[in-house]
Amino acid sequence: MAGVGIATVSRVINGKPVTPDLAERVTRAAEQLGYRQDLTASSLRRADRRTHTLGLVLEDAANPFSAALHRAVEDAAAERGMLLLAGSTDEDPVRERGLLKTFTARRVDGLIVVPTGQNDTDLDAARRAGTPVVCVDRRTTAPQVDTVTVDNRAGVRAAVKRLYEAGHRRIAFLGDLRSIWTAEERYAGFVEGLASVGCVLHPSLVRRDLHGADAAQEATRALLALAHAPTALVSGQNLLTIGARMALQERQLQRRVALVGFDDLPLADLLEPGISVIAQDHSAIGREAADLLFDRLDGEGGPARHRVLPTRYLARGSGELPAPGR
Amino acid sequence: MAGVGIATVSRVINGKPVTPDLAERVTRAAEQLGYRQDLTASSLRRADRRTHTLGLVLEDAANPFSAALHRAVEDAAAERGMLLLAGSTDEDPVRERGLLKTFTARRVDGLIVVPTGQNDTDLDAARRAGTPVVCVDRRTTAPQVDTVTVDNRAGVRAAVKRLYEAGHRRIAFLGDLRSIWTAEERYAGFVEGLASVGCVLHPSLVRRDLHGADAAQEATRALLALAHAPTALVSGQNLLTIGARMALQERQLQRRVALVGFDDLPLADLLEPGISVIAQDHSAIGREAADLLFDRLDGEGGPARHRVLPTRYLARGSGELPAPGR
DNA sequence: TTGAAAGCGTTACCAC
DNA sequence: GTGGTAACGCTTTCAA
Repeated sequence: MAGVGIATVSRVINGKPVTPDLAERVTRAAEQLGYRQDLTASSLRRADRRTHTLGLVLEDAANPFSAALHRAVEDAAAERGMLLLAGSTDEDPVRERGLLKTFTARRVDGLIVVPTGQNDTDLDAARRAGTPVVCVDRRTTAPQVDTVTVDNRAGVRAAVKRLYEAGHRRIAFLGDLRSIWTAEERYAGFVEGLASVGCVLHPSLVRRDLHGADAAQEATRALLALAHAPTALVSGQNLLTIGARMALQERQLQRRVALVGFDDLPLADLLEPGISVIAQDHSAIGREAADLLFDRLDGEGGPARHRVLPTRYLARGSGELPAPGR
Repeated sequence: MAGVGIATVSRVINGKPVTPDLAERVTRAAEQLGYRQDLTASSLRRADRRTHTLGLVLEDAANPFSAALHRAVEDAAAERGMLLLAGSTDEDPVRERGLLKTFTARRVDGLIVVPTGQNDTDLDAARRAGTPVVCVDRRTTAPQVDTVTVDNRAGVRAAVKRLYEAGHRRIAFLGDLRSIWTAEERYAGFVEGLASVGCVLHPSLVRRDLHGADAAQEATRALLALAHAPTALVSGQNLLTIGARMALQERQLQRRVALVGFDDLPLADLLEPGISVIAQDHSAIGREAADLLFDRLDGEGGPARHRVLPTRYLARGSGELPAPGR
């Protein structure tokens, strides 16, 4: 319709140098025909075969942590003109494998994954097939895969120490599924923290493999019903913290039993007392993951890099409650 | 490598009837070569040209409402083997236009959009170009675009009535950007609610065009400093509710000034008093939007359909505080 | 600077 | 049932 070769159209669309007159004619024709470039066909033929798409594998898109991560990665991706394909695993390795499979089948340029931890071979397979992979929030055994995590152990260790110094001797721990790397790390930090101050670890005060607020609420109820109930609670995850607080509040114990949670919650500072947390910088985590991935896309070929970001303790009251009789 | 024609390979990959012996050879070769189907090339050649991808345009992926919507749509999409491409507009029509453009350029099969409201022509353009569009949370003037919204007016009206019946006569309203459809609707509900009980609308108690918690906090401070301060607050959005509550709490007024917020918040029931809200069912909204879209993908060609879902009032205390002197 | 033609990985069609 | 071949919409190469 513009009376030019198809190659010239391609040049105009891609902003390559073309005689103004021809360019004008092409633009006009495109407008008139309602022409829209087909990016999928484009990337199929392009030399670099880039789709300008990133795959993001989350635990659950509805979870505040995942949501914040999603946004941070999205912003970093947007700066490079890339888009995000996202999906949730619900900690199910089967779903994770499925997502990994369709993402790579769609030829995403790279993957940012919160791994379930039971699928490391698939992560490795994706990388070997040419799709760089960055793991976020959790380490992985897959070789040559970059990771971004926070210093879970140090965060929990410090919190335990604070509780001990406030007089607590019976400190309980609520942990997520043991298959989750962070759950293990945070528990390890709990154990290390107790050891470092010479405090006894009461096995009856450790409740792990809890998933979701309801499980934590029930576990906390059981803890509070013990003959020697804990005077302080350390919760290893977002939703567990909510469940623990619910159990405390239904017994009006939120001002008597200390609580420290891992990962911040919206509104946590408006509760009375506010929930003290070991906070992580979601934006920084997402940004760092994206940067590591972009490095790989830019040709960086070295060994796996592991970034460990610090946590920050936010004292809001619940973690500063003294042990009774002190 | 399998010693068969390329067409047979295609048949095996797509699970079409093939002599078992040949299929076996193809499968083996594919395994050995690490072959992975290229879905982008596949959809380019396929008769229906489907990419099995949906575009999701959100206000902000980090926002709890968006996150819940994302997950609900994802689940519905997964049932049909579809994946989600998601992006945030931050209420910026320029970003919305950009997202719409790249999504359609990538040939998504359909779009689910929380429209900024300043870009309806682009929504219409996408639809005319053959990409069905469903708007969520907000109505749009774009023709032939299905919508899923909640009955914002009825929700706010009922809440205002309750406050009036609890003795409140000076009821304030905090509203989001007026460009946002829901902000207008909720304000309209506020006005209607006051009118229905014959209560005076004090213009000084109306603060609109507030965006984000900080703006709401500041506005609430100003309201509380008035000579005739409000005895009750109605907040028209998530983050505004948080800001309002922060302002109340910094003056220790959370038990004296009533507060009702639109849209639920995690932890809202653990505050003291709990925040009463006009809740919407995020999952139902997302599911409904996806279903409308799938209908269109299945060939439904009728006029625009507008689903309106009900809201639910959750009494938690803050909205049940009586007016002083009552 | 331009256009013709090849080809990206796949599926659809049509003979065998 | 199978294989050769054309074609999807595009970019790249190469000769003009």
